[in-house]
Amino acid sequence: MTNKYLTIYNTIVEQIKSGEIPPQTLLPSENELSEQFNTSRETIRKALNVLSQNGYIQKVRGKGSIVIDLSKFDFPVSGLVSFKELAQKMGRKPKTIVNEFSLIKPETYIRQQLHLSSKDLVWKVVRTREMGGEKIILDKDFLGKKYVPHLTEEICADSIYQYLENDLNMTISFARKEIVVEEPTNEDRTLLDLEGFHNIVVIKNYVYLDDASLFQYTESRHRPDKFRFVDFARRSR
Amino acid sequence: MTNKYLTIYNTIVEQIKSGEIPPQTLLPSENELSEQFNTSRETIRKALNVLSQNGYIQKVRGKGSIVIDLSKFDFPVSGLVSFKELAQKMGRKPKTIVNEFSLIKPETYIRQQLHLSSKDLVWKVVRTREMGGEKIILDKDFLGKKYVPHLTEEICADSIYQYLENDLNMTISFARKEIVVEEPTNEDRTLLDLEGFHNIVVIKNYVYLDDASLFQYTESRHRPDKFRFVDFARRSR
DNA sequence: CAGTGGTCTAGACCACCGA
DNA sequence: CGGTGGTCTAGACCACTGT
Repeated sequence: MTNKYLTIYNTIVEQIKSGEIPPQTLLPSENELSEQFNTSRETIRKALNVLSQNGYIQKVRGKGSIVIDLSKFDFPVSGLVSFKELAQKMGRKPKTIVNEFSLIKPETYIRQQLHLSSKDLVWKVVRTREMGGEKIILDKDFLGKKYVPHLTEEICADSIYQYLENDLNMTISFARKEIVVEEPTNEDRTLLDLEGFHNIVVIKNYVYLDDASLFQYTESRHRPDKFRFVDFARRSR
Repeated sequence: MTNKYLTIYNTIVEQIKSGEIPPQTLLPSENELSEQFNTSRETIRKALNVLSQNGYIQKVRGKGSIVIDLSKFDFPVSGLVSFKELAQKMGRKPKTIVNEFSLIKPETYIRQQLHLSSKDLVWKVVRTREMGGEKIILDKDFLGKKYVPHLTEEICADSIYQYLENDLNMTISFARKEIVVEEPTNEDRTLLDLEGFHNIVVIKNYVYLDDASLFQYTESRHRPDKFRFVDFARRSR
């Protein structure tokens, strides 16, 4: 048995996606819904808040909850989408090449990013992502050894995250992303198919565990023509 | 008199920012806080949820709420930041030049983006943003006339949003942003100081009113060296 | 005015964590 | 085991919307 408010959320999502509740119409009022689902109004409100956060509805005081038209978007409505994730959704598995795999004494920049002491060692993993025969993304990962004692090249060729979550039972809880555009380095030019491109899109990722400790710093360097990022933002008030 | 849970949120934010509650420490428990603030636990929980959403704390079941170390970030922790907004925070007002201001029959692309019929007219506004003597950002706005009956060049030179919110009493409620990198058009080259840059960062903005109607489409075209985007993402589960 | 969503309460039970 | 956060309840009052 799962959450009550999440099951309510899911059934309403289905009703919206199936067209049972058309866009631009009002949802039943919170009081009606609490009767329909045989629950309290605060529980309904939790479900509606999740719907609102995920861009399905817009709540208006004194009027009701309006269903937003999602069908107009060819790309995902909310959240964080890179080309890699998108390609995976489209069923095309990116090929991964491990260019570098080592345990190093981190340079100052990385050490600062990961808040480490000068004695801590760090796994450095550099991987190329290939898609449709072209090397498009360069991923550089730095993981503190004190969080991940063991790591192999085979794991990196597969999926580091899968290993951490399934085998080590670690829980990634949140991340801070920074997107900037830089000029390509020599490394970028060597490892990627950059042809005539003069810029590279860099996503800097600071990944935290669920005890709020920063354990990984990642740079994902994308060829600009294959990059897309979608965000859904509610107004601050 | 404002909200109780928001005032609690604000006082805790101050305590975190001032260092009164250091990073990596636990907040008082929800029961303690409800006594301290003389309120119910659910109200405290609302305040803590906002803190969590904004990246100040991380809640862990069975343990407590951990304060996240923000001081390591030289840029804003959460939310959507373009160079323009950032420069404004730093007290430097960008100079605005209105290059084009007209009421047009929209081309197909714009009409589709705004979900308009072929009879609807649209305000088209093209503006250059100058900072430190350089033309860095090109903003192209398209607003449905049925939402904004009157508009002048003077308003555009100042701030469209201010006019909409203060004078017309409209409420912008949410937006969907898409970030892509493109090659500069001739218009970009003419109106911006692009020097040797071969790419341009385009933020496509779909802006909604609080009745969930799409009323504005905006393209903000940034010179890549002056662009930065920061995002704070919680894991979906 | 009646109906809507926004806030707040006091209490209950549960799942999880650490000692 | 006691303490933590996660969920849920039934009821109350308020601010806002439309008619």
